[in-house]
Amino acid sequence: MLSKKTKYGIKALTFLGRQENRTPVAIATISKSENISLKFLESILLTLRKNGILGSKKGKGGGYYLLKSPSEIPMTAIMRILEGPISMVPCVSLNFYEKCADCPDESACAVHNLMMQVRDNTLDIFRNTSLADLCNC
Amino acid sequence: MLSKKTKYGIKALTFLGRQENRTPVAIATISKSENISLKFLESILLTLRKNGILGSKKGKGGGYYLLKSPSEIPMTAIMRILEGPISMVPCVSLNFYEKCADCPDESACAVHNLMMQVRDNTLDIFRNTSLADLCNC
DNA sequence: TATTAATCTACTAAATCTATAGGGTTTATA
DNA sequence: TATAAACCCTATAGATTTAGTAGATTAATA
Repeated sequence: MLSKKTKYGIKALTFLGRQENRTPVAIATISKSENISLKFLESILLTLRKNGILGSKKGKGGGYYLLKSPSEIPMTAIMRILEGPISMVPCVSLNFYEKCADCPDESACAVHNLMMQVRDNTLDIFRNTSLADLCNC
Repeated sequence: MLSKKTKYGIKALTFLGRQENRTPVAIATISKSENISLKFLESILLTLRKNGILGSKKGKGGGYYLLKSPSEIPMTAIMRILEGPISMVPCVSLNFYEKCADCPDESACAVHNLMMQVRDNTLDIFRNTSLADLCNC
């Protein structure tokens, strides 16, 4: 299941992507428009900033803004920052790989092989979707 | 991320599916062979029994066995019993649907539409995979 | 320069979920 | 009747999620 963090993060990014210009938008503005708890959203936007997706401006008239155009931000990046691994098991993860403690032979593991398929399909969708696609819904 | 419950459950089912005859297999046997905590596995097999996947026999020589042939058990059933919804958000779930509290219009929600795609793809894989496919790895 | 409107930082906390562990009961078999 | 197995109930440590609280810092503006 997708965490609220990820869901809220995507909604906030979509909100920013729909903005005409790239002037800073206050957290409170997004929070009200998308029905997201202000302080929770604050921490989400902070991690998006620390991961190079958003820029921020402090002080009066400040806020958050996209650093790139929505079409240049793939969903793979957003998902990995907010939700973590795209795979359902660490042993098939590209970016967060971990060996299973209980599994002696990966290539003989039924779960491994099945989840590999799921990962490939999901990855394909996220790679071919950018923030721009989400903004046109 | 897939819970260990689901992972262990699938491994146990695969173990049972690879058995030649359908005589009961003791929990301890599966537990040792697949490196799964005995008591945890116990509760997992119990829910699989209560959901019509497994049968059990009590007493000496007892254990668990598949109620149907592996080819008749689709991964959709197994996943829904062990992991719950296949969708990443309740608002695109077929079997566990729930409306989002924060979202006024589903068809206009970027998250909704993206996750619909992911669900369709994942569902397609699970529908076309049975336990029998996992047993031949 | 004082005020105000923002982000930023750190701490706390409730609630839920996860992955077990323990122990007692019931049932079938040898 | 002894044994081996599922069954059932309870508890729990730890992690994660989803926030809330309090204040510090920064920048624009009147």
